[in-house]
Amino acid sequence: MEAVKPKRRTRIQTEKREIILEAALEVFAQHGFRGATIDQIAEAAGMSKPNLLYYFRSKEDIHVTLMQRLLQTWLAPLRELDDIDDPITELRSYIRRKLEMARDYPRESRLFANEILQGAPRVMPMLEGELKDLVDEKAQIIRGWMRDGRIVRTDPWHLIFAIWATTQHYADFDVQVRAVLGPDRGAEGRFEDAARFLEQLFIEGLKPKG
Amino acid sequence: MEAVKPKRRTRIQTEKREIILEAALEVFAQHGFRGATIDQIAEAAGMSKPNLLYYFRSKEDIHVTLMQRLLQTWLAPLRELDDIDDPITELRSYIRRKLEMARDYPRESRLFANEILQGAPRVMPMLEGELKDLVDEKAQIIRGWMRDGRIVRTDPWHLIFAIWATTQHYADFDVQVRAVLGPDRGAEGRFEDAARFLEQLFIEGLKPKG
DNA sequence: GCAAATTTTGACCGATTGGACAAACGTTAG
DNA sequence: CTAACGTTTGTCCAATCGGTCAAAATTTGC
Repeated sequence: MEAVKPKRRTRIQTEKREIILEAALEVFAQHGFRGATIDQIAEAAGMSKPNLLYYFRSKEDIHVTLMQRLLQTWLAPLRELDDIDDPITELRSYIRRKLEMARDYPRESRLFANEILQGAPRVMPMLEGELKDLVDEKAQIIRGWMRDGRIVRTDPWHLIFAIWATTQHYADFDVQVRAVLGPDRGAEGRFEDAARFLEQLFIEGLKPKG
Repeated sequence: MEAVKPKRRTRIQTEKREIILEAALEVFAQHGFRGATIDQIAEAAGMSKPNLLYYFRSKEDIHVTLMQRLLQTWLAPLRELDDIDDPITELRSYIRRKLEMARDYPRESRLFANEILQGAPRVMPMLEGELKDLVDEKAQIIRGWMRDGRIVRTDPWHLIFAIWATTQHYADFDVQVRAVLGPDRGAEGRFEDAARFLEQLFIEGLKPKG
């Protein structure tokens, strides 16, 4: 294992890199990697293009840095799923955490969705490595619950996919959800309704019969 | 209501436009609107760029034409949902049709996802009009079933969102699904498993108690 | 306070982009 | 056969793209 370069950073470097990443998140999430331009990111970050390129060597460099951080944030809720509480409580709070992430970090969700849609050209190794390992591990826990009859038997992997799909839908397809539901109910109301619905769908459906 | 221009088309025009749309679907679905270039589409369609621009005035023109068709295909499964068969049968076949579309038309699904992710700049009116009207109509049918106690009470709109999200997930996030499940099971197996899982999740969960 | 190091900028570059255009090439009806 | 119309192509263009560079401005260490 090679040690990563020391990368000593001045105070200004640390701050400006942060500002750039925040701006890039906004722009990448809205336009995708190819659709975003360095000029847009620079403007959103309040600096000139050459100035931005002083802090990141290239557009790709920004994107890679962003995706690395993002994946850690993204996997956090699933990492917390363990065998401590009872299955229903564990799954309920996993779904809630995931939905809260979709509500509070929609740009991160869209950035990730964009990357996967394009075929994950920059994160495929992480999907096949870190992500797969984590999902397999958690699927085994869920499978254990099923074997013990504590929740109904079903496919744990597809259960996880379904939780991802339904929760992230509220971030990725937000404009569609808003268009269909109309302006009657604000963002808070939508998420309350979604939380109630998803809890019923997954939790009631998973409780063991009788 | 203005009548649309006659648009007389020769045999060659009809054929070539079809070839271009097929090629554009492939390219747009993989790279998004901004990421796709006219040259790429022209090459995929087996013709020169100026030749392509003889059949479509601009890149946007191609995209708009594609999205209009797409939306009709996309809404078809939901249109078929009606009050003829019993609720469980109706919903089961809606879910199956939707999942089959994700399997058989993944490019269309990704193209649509791309458009929504970018904020639906080109189809927003259709979402707020045609789509909303259709969903509202079908939600009323589902609500009727709930009132009659034929399926459990829940939010019909969010139920429809959940069906969209879970089925389209297998098209839009295909590379992630494949990365996590590994190569053990081929595409057919994955979709069989998904179909079984989704049926259990939605149908068992919706059957009236007792 | 000053020299060294860091940060910022304007000007610039080659490549790619969407699109225009006129000339050349095909096709077809009379 | 040929004139009219439909199709195809090579060439070109202005705009935009990611990125470079040297010089100017600023901050920092002493």
